[in-house]
Amino acid sequence: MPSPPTHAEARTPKRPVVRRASERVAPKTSPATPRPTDDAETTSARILEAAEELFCASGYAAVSAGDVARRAGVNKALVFYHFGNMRGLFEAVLERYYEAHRKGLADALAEGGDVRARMHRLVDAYLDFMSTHARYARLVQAQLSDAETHALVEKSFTPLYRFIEETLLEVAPDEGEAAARQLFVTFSGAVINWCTYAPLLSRVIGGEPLTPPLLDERRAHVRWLVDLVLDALERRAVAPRARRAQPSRR
Amino acid sequence: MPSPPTHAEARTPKRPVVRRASERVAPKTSPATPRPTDDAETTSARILEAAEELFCASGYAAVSAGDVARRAGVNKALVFYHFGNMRGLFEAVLERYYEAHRKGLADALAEGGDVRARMHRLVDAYLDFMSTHARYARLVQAQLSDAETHALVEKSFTPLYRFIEETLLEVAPDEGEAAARQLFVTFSGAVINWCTYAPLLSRVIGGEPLTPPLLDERRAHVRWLVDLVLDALERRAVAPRARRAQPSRR
DNA sequence: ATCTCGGTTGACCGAACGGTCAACGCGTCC
DNA sequence: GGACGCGTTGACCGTTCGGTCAACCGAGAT
Repeated sequence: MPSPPTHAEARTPKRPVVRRASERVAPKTSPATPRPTDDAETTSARILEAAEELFCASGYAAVSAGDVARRAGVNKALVFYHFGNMRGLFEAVLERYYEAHRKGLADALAEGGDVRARMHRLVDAYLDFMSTHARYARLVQAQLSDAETHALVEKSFTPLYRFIEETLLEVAPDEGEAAARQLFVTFSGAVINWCTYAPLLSRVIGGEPLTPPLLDERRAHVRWLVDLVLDALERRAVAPRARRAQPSRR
Repeated sequence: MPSPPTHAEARTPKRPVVRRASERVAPKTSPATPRPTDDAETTSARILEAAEELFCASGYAAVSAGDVARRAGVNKALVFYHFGNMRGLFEAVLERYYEAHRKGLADALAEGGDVRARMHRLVDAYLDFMSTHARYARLVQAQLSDAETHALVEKSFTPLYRFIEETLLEVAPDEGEAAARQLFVTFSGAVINWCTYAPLLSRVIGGEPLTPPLLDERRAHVRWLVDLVLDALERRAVAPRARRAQPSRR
């Protein structure tokens, strides 16, 4: 029995303990070039990168281990040696993006300033991340029906929600959680959908949503929307017009 | 060669020319006979329904023909007999939803009224449809990376976009298309994401987004957002207020 | 020099895949 | 009665799937 290294216990639990995937991204000369041995990039990083591209392009269920191995230029068995099974590989890809996501937003969430400045910084950083990682966003959306993926993705959304909740409670403390959760979905959707629906949008509206002219237009729009909402919340807070909740016509 | 009915020419191209799925009543002979062989539902309808459930639950690539046949309680070969191949089955499911989508919004798009009333009616109807067809919305989002699906889905979005474009140009004619396309994504995202992200949202916020208490809250929020935006647009179009008297739009 | 051990390989497995095929039951029309 | 054609069936095809296995390799440690 050859005893697969760390995956003996990785098969039953969930975390396959991905090897160091950092260092430099490396040139990645050509796909599927038969590298002599592991130089610069470690093998698992090559697999991870190939899997990332394929998952984002076609979705989890449509990618086979053979595809990943071919793209990475390694033997198929290595995929299972390093990541246990396909699910482990998928979660490793998600985990890697989670890290990029967290880092991309860390600054925007940490710095101070007044409510407006913080919100602007957040939507800016969020739009930056999503527009440069649109394929990842699409991958997550593609897994929205899969309950097993929710726990992984929840980690990315909760801090965002907490931030918006705290920030909005500051400017409109008597609105309660309702305004926070509603605006969280509205704002995050305003950013995310522009990026995930980009290939479809380009057919409906003219131009490419993820390239400068339209991307800047989107940024300006979301900022305008944030201002609009904050103005309304402040106005409502200053003039305590208690009854405003319109109880929907139906 | 037994010559599959209409799919002989469907093998080489891509569109499998789905059989008419709308003719539930007997074709032309024996109009009053209560379906001699197949009871109640015709076989292709059973397949279509099973496929719909499975596709929505797991995504296109994760569903096999055997799964569909087993769920529908029919022989696997019938899937290919009626729909040519898996892609044809998938497109038939999409087409069926497109019909429901179109019908669900037809009234809201057709009736008149002022801009505010029309927009309120639209977002109401859109939220109604999406909240009751959240799985379909998720299925479409899951196929967002697939270029071949875009053409099918585009049909649903374009009339919606045109409606918003026309309506907004009425209240803010000097904003151009920019405002229209930006607000189209913002509003549609505000409705769609609440429904597609529901399983994930229920983990971040408390409660179920698609059941009455929170769904009504969402409806009120989107209506509030529409009002906020329309107010801002009207305010911005102060100078050329000449066009006030209900210009005949259609 | 031998042993160990993590990384690597190609061959291999059973299952499941999408799709096909010949045959059949049965109602319809000549 | 007989030919016909549609819907249906179970067996079947070649391919690919996720995953396993024994063997192998080169570098350190002894």
